[in-house]
Parts: sequence; C-alpha cells; structure tokens
Amino acid sequence: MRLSQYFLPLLRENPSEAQIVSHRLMLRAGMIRQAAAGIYSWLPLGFRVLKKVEQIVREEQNAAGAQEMLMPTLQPAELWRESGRYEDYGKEMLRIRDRHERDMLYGPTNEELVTDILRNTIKSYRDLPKNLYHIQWKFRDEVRPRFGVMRGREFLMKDAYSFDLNKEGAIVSYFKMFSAYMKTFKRLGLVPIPVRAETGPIGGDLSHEFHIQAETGESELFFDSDVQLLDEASIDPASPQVQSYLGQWYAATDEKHDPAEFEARVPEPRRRKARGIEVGQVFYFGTKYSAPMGATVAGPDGTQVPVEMGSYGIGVSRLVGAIIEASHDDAGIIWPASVAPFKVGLVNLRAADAKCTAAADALYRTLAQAGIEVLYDDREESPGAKFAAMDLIGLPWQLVIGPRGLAAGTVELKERAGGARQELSPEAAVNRLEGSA
RNA sequence: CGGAGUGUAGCUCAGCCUGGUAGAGCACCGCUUUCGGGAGGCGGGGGCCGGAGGUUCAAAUCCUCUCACUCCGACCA
Repeated sequence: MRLSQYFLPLLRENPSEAQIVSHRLMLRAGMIRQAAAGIYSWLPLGFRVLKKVEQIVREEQNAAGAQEMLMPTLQPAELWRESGRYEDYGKEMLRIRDRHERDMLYGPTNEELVTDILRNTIKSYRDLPKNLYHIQWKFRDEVRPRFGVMRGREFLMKDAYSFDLNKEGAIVSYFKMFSAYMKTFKRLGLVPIPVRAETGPIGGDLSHEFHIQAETGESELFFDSDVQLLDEASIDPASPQVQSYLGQWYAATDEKHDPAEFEARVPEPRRRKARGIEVGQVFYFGTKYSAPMGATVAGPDGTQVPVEMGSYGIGVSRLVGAIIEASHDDAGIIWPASVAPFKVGLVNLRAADAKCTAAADALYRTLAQAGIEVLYDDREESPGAKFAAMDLIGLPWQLVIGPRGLAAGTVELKERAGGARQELSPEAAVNRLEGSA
C-alpha cells in the first residue's frame, strides 16, 4: 500500500480527550475516531489490526473444536424475560422498541439467544457436546465509558457457549477453552495471567479471568509470578486433576484475594501485586439458563435433563488497546508481528529524486510480489517526519532507501522493537524479511 | 448516578475576569530553498467562538437554560 494513497490521518499532538497511552496512540496513528462516548469507527489501519486479532482468536477457537456462527446484535426482550435477566441487567442494557411496539435490546451477551437455538434443535444427549461461538458487536450502556476501545460501550467480542450432558463434560469443555485462551493470547504477543474470578451477572460457580499486566489496568491482581510460565500444552482438560493442577499457582482478582492464603502459599520473591487489563473470561454455570429456558435433552436413560453450559468471552476490540498498552515506547506503537497491520514500512527518503524513487518503487514491487505486507511511504516529506510516522504506527520492520545507501548499493533495515539497524543489499533485506516470522 | 471540569480552525491552545466585529503554533494549499530522525523563506485558504434564549447601541466575553465530551468516585467484561 502506498502511503500517499492510504487513508491514514496521523495526529502530531495528543488529542485532549485521550488519557491513556493506547487511546492516544490509536488516535494519533489514525486507527480509530470517536463517534460518541465509548463508540468508535475503525479506520483502515485500525481495522487491519482488529481483523488480525479476530482471525487469531477464530483460528484458536476452531482448533479447540468450537464452531463459528453469527447471531444478531438485536434480540427480542422475550428471551431475557424467560431467563430473568431482563429486569436484572439494569440500565447497562440498551433497550429498543420497534415499530410494532415490541421490546427489543442490543445484545450485551448471548446466553439467552444461543440457549434458545439449542433447545429448539438439540434433543438427544447423542448430539452433545457442542461448542458454538460468534464474533459480534456487543453494546453495554456503561455509565462511564473511558480509555478508548478498552472500555467502550460498543465493542467486538468473541463469545463461545458450550453444551454438555453433565458437569464432568462441562468441566472438560471449560478447560479446553481455558487452554485455547492461553494459546490465543500468547499468539497475540501477550503474557496472559489467568486468575480465579467472581462470576458476576453471568452466574455460576467456576470462573477465570485472563489479564494482561499493565499500569493502566482496571483490575488489581495478586499472583504467583510462576503462573506466567504456565504452558497451555501442560493442561489436560480431560484430567480429573486439571483444577488442582492449575490451582497450584495462586492467582486472584482483588475480589477473590485472600491475603493469608497468598502469604502461606507463595514464597515472598514470587508474590506479585499488579494491575491488569481483563481480556477474557471463562465461566462454567451449569443449568442457570438451560433449566429456566427448558433446554433439555433426552439422557441415555430416556429422561429429560437440562444441559450443562459454560460461556467464554474474549474482548477482541479491547485486545487491540491492551496489546498497545503492553507494547509501545515514547515514539509510538510496537506491534507484535502476528497482529501488525503491515509487516514492513518502506521509506523513500527522497521521493523527489528520480533515482531514489525508482529504486524504492522496484523494492516495493519485489516485496509485494513476495507476499510481504508493505506500507510504502512514497510521500515528499522530510526524513524526520517520515521516521516519526513509521515509529508511531509501529510496524515490525522499517526499510529505508536514501541517496547515501543508494551510492553504496545498500538499504537500511531497522527493527522497530529494539531499534537495531543494519545496512545490507536490497536482495539480502528482502530475504531477511521473507525469513522472519 | 453523585462531584469536578472543558467546549474558539483538522490538532494543541490563547482571548473571556474588565463587552467594541476572531488569534498563535502545528497541520493544509501554492512557489521556493532544502531535506539521513517531526527543516527554512514568501504567499494563501480555512471559524454560525457547541446550541437556544436573554441583557446591551454592541456578546466568544455577562446572565439563564440546554447539549456534548473529559476527569474523580460508585458501578461494570
């Protein structure tokens, strides 16, 4: 993509409404624009990142055996009256009335809707287990939206729902998702901290939140630092010991925190108290929805039993902000390779110079043909402005072509993280980029 | 929902106290000299001063109402 043609409105100064670094950088890097409090448009650069995050989440859900579907944003109030949550949810839920005076709502979550689908289709225990998910926009009418996409009112969430015949099966489904979440967050370049959590309005008795450590996090965490070394491959969802296995690392939100237990179980050097951004939560809640809504199947003995359920959320749009909180410096964003909007920024230092531009154009074509995502700064701007723009948008690599290198037959390849630079031939630079992750 | 602020050019802000017909820097457009980490010169375009009402000869400025946004708290994924 040529920067001269790309819609990328960069801001040199910090917009006054943005208080935290991810919000500031997303606005300055031309990723988002605010439409109303807690409601954002995603501009081309931000949209590319959002789609990459979404795709990694999707791949790991599919790999864990969940099946993608798509439920609507608008739901009938009737289903929520069945579960009892229509009144419980309060003003967080955006209620809408259609032209026929029917009560509707913009879904804050989808337990009711998916349970309705299941009860109308699945009749036998032979059809279980099932795990269905979708990636859809949600709306929660927060009293006080803030921090950009980290706490928006409208947000993109992946939510999965598992259905099992009994509790043992549901626990297996739960830990399959647990393991998939660990892998997902690691692929996004993050270090997830899974903590025991309250179940909140979703209900149930088993829940974990997944947090990313950041000073701007809204949650307070207490954990054994070794939990950060947890390898998801060591989690066997089918093992009866999986809960005690994971329980060996103390990790809790402040609501669940027990100072006495923390001190007794975790040696002092490994005790951590830190702020975290919640990027995912998993719940096992049994028959909380299936029982009142009549989602039952015929068991092996022919009796009708309510299905055992769990739900599993990942804040896809919030993750974009969380990744920036976890990976930036004074100059701008530092994208992990897996979600970077482009792999490399190609900088033509002398767009007004025919030789320099010819060399840059040639390299641009070569990179594009090699299937490398490249953002080509072909504008006539000062070098300082170009470097600042590239550092701000934080692509993993920068490839610089200027008269100095041209005379020596080299280009400069710079790594955004760490800032290491090297002069090498254009061919060698392309090879390096092709070979890197 | 309580408390505190802010709304003036695309962005950051000054002007408001003490009313007199709208400003700066950056950004943008043209020309030019430049340009290896946000470069200089000259010229230019861009504003229902958030909205409505009021006071006044005269309102960005004073008064009333209203809307939006931000921050702290409570609440929340």
